Amino acid sequence: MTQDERNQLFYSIIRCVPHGRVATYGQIASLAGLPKHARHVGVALRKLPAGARVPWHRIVSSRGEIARRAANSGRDCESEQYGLLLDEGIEFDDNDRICLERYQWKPRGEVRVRG
DNA sequence: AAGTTGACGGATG
DNA sequence: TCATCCGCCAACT
Repeated sequence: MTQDERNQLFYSIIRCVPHGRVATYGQIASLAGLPKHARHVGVALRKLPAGARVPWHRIVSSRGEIARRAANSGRDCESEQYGLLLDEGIEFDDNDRICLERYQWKPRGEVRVRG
């Protein structure tokens, strides 16, 4: 499996995360059949071309925090992700964290891949 | 070829 | 709950 194939796999799963819900890096990796590859989900998102139809902002850490290092990829993703999630009706607590119990995506049945 | 790095995660104190 | 420390693994140096 090439790096690009792996990235596409992650992207196709991330595209399944519905509006108003979030998923964690580790969750996406597991759904892809690649547990313990949470970091590579981040790698894939870092390489995501601007304008791709992938809801990258719905991916948060296992603690419900949004990524800060995303600023490395050129633009200020931290505030951008924050705003996009707010637009979807997702609320943050006083520590800028998302309540995963409430907003984490729980896929029903098989996740359709390569759609 | 070997060491470093990273949009991470879980265990531990 | 927060801080730290490891485990992880492929891309990059």
